[in-house]
Amino acid sequence: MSLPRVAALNETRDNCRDCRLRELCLPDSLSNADVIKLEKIVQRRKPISRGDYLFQAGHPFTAIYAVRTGSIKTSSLLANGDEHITGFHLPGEVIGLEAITSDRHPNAAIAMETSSVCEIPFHSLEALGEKAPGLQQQLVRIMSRELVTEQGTAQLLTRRSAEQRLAAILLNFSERFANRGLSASRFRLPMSRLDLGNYLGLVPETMSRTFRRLEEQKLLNIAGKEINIVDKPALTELAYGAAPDVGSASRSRHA
Amino acid sequence: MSLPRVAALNETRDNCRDCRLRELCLPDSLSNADVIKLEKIVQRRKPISRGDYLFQAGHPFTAIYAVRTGSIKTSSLLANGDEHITGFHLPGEVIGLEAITSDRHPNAAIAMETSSVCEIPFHSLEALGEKAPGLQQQLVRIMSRELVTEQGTAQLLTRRSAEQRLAAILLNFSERFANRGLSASRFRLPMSRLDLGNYLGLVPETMSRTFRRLEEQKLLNIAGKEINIVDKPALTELAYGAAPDVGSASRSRHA
DNA sequence: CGAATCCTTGAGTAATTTCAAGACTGGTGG
DNA sequence: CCACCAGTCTTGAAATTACTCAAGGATTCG
Repeated sequence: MSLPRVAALNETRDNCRDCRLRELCLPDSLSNADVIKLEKIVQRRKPISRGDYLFQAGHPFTAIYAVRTGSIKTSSLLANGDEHITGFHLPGEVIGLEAITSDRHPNAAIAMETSSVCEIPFHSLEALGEKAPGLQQQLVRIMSRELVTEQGTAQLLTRRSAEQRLAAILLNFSERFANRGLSASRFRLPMSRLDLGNYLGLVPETMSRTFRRLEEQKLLNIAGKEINIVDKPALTELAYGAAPDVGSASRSRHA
Repeated sequence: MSLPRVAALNETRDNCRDCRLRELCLPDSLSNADVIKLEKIVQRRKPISRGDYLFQAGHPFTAIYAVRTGSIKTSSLLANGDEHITGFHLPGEVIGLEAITSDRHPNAAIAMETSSVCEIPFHSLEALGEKAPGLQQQLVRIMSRELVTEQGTAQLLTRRSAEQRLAAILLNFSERFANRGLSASRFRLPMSRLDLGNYLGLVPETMSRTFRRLEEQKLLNIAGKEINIVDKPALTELAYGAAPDVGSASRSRHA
């Protein structure tokens, strides 16, 4: 049921030029000539299954990855042994950029469902960048975007109630799914509530209660991992709004 | 010993080659030839006073900045009108990278004390990068480091008590001051408790009480903005909460 | 010196976590 | 095909933490 146009995400090709994700991914705004150069170093890896590691924390850094299908979570191990999920990554998004500075991956990357990725060996990318400045500049732009995203995450976690955090992340997924040709209002969350709570800084019990409250307020319908956003304006108001009074139309911040 | 080499931070020069901050800043690990090229586009701006804007949110993005002396905070305006402080920046650190992707500054940058910066026009930097790949690569490395920092911030804010957050940020400043040739144990925080609390997601009252608790536990001495870290092992233990047995940690009083 | 801002302290409140237990789910092997 | 298992999710009640509100004291800066 639900899930219109799921096929879109599978319509990737073996080259970047014709890839559905091109505009979302590294090739965005590259010249055709540069895209062709990039293609030559990109490697397709065989799909990985749910729970498999794309790379582990502490492993040597050799490549960045673009998600092609499925979804990937990244997480770091805290000193006390806990795991902290640093992000959820959908097709077109680039993973591993935080490892460039240290030559080792600070985070692990784990498939949340069967997923495939494009592997971009970093040495090759840097070498290529010397001859194709547009490529290097695009990498910088992608990283800048990533920085904005991370700052958004930090804001999400700062002095916001459980309801606000959940509302904000659901709207965030809504927008990201919409950018990928899927429905903005009905979608399936790829992660468990445990993981989502971990990311949002909330325990599972709170997640459960908060989902229920949003449903009671008629902002959402929930069926397992299937989410149906019923009242987007009100959800937006809750997530980012000032006073608890509802009503005002959409507003779009955050990425 | 107390406050060794305070002078270090003032010993910047009008070129990057001889700048004390070189290793912390954009020129780090650049070839001398590249540093000389970089110098040609770097502009020194006259010092700005406490409270002055280096740039405001929404302003067009034209340059990135390296802090030379003093300290700068960056903050973004939330939809509800609140301000959220996204970071505090010390000499050698680069500001404005999150604006590259959007051509506008998402954040404002405000001097926390009289400060001076080096301005690096971004168009010039990109143009130069086409001829000096090492420079472009260094920019990527700096941005990767920034990504790691941001992820650390997100972790700081996730499911950590007020004491843990404060302990962690104090240790963070301690390390950054030490990297700049200052004392790791005694330093002066450049920001108000209000701002620090804003960054940590805590109200001023909680900041005040938490500072006092750390002092009562004999981890710190506080005199206004002057901080003296008395028991670094215990503070570290508190901040990163290792499992009871793993590692050493001198002692742990704490109920 | 005075105004403004910042900081502190106390008491009460609201939110989320913790603890405990049971229900549901998806995948596996018999 | 079913039963079972482990992990996930839900629910309730109690405990804890940080927040709000209120007010007084301390600093800073012009």
